[in-house]
Amino acid sequence: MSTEPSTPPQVTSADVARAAGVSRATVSFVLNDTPGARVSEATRTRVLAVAKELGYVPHAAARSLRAGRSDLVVVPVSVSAIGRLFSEWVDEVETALGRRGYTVVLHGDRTSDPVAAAQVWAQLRPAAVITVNDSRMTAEAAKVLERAGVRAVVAGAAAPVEGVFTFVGDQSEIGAAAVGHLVERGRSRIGVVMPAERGLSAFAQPRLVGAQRAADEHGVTITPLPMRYTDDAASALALLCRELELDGVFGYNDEYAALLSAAFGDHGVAVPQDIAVVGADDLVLGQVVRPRLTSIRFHLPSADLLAEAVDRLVHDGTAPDLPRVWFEVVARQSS
Amino acid sequence: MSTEPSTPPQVTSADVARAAGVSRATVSFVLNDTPGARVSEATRTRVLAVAKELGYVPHAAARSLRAGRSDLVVVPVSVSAIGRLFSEWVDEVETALGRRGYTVVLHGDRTSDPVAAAQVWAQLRPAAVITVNDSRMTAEAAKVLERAGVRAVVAGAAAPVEGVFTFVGDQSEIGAAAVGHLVERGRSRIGVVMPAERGLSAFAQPRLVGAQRAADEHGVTITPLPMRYTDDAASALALLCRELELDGVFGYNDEYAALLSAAFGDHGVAVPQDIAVVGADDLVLGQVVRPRLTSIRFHLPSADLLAEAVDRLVHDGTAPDLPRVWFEVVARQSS
DNA sequence: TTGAAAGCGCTAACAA
DNA sequence: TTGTTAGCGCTTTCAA
Repeated sequence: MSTEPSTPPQVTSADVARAAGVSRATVSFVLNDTPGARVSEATRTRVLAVAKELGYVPHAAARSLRAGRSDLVVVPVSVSAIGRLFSEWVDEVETALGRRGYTVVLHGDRTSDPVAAAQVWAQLRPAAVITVNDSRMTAEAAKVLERAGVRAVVAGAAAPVEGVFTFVGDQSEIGAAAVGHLVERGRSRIGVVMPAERGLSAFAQPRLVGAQRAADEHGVTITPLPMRYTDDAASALALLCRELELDGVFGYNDEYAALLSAAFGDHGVAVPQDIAVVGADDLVLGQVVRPRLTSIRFHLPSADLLAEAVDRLVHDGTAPDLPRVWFEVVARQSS
Repeated sequence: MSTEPSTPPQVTSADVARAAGVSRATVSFVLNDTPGARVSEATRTRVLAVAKELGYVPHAAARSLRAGRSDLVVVPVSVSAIGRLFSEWVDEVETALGRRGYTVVLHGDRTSDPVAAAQVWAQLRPAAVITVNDSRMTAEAAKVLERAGVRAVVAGAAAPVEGVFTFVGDQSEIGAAAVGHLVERGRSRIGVVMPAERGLSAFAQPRLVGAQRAADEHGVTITPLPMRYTDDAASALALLCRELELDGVFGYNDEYAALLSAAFGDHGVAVPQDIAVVGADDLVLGQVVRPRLTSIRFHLPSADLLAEAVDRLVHDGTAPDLPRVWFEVVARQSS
């Protein structure tokens, strides 16, 4: 004998129809406010009342299976791996799409292979998929999604991807901007922090590439500095920087930069005199620490603009380009 | 004429069956590794090959509609409103449930009414819903979910909720612990920061309640201090604290506490001599700032334990209790 | 070892 | 103005 607990009886639209003494079609018309459906006011109120009384909640899967369209938007993102700046933006995107009738869900993004990841998202048959990590969306992954009926395949990426509505923002420009700024401040032996934490290399790698590019241009040297996000790791790295006689460091982002900067202070290395420190993401944290942190701020397309684009893609299959992500050095005390 | 773009032809299991020269049933058997299904090795490999060649991806909604069960787990959480500690835990829970075959999605939690929110989650007909914010899950909301066939209704809350598998953790204990600690340090005029940011009051309110409770016990005074998470707001609040002659402040969490602590420094108010500061969540940030921040650390049930409980609830309808969330004062330099 | 067929909850023609 | 009905893509029983 099976020990499976019996599923409690679920309320379906048929139950509502029966209780209200109408057909299921009528229930559907009322509940969806189907345009061009002529239902008498009396019937409408009765159906609504019965649905409420029975605690009826529509079955999204059944609905979209039949209707052939879905209001689901999948945003693959690892919640702990994005900074405050990104997470606030994601929140706003969620709100903006919600206003347009979409159901946004975030889906942890830890499959390393883009195609395998796309297959997982495709199973949900969403109307749209929006990736924000660079190189998560490849042309091949997009094809998988398209074949699964995903109308809007949207990605933030360093360069346009075939078959993908891309909003371009090149993370390597962050590294380049940071190094450019350090050079301006007269620094020539520059370290670049590489976070050891899972999921962050997707952001860190291009930043390093950009830093290297700028360094080559200006004839200065770059030293990659692996670091975990702990007090001890920062302390050890601070000593290493002194040993290597670095005079500037790009800290990957504000969190890592602040941690490292504090460690410099503990070891009597003066910031910015002995070594200049630059972060990125322009978090409030940068203004919490002393010296206040120089940072690279970036400007993403507005959430509303993005939501509008998604909506257009879903309905018309096309949308006007989104503005390019741009970066700006916010100079403070640490450099 | 409609301008709706035609949906591209989707690959279904019927296509795979046709191309492989077998029935849809056989395809289903192969793809699901149905126990007790006897499919010849030759057929199996052929079906697998064809599925791969056609880029077939199963339709999760259709599957769960027919099967009557879902592998979806909905975790309602506003991604920007949770601290690093919580988001890492959520990440781990996601991984642990993923290992057990569940598909976890995070769903932004901005509907204020618990029942209305539950109705939205119920539409997805998930196997489980896990809330982490106190008082997001009421008995009534749980009933909505149960009626929708949700097998595991799990919530972190200050007290057990009827019909809900609750793991108990009372946020008010954080406020109480902070105030208790400040009293120990000889403080009697205590401020409690109340973050003005959207979505945070769910956490802040109980912390204030606990602070008040402890204050009453010890015969000290509490002053609620509304504050936005900006440099300017912190600066203004620091001045206000001096004016009110407060000698201790509980900063809601480490982020707010650190920001305020830095503002004290700017205005020549010595921490902890003039005013002691206590944060919460024990973020790395607390060790980034100087003086290092005293904090309240909390210990959530392990992600794996929670995942196991969810799995048991889904299958057996019951699971052993989870350990209570507990809190601990981590004394550092700021108090 | 495989195929035929019923039906999960819902929408949308089409009929009445 | 409302009801009947045919599926959407899939799983699973039963029969072959």
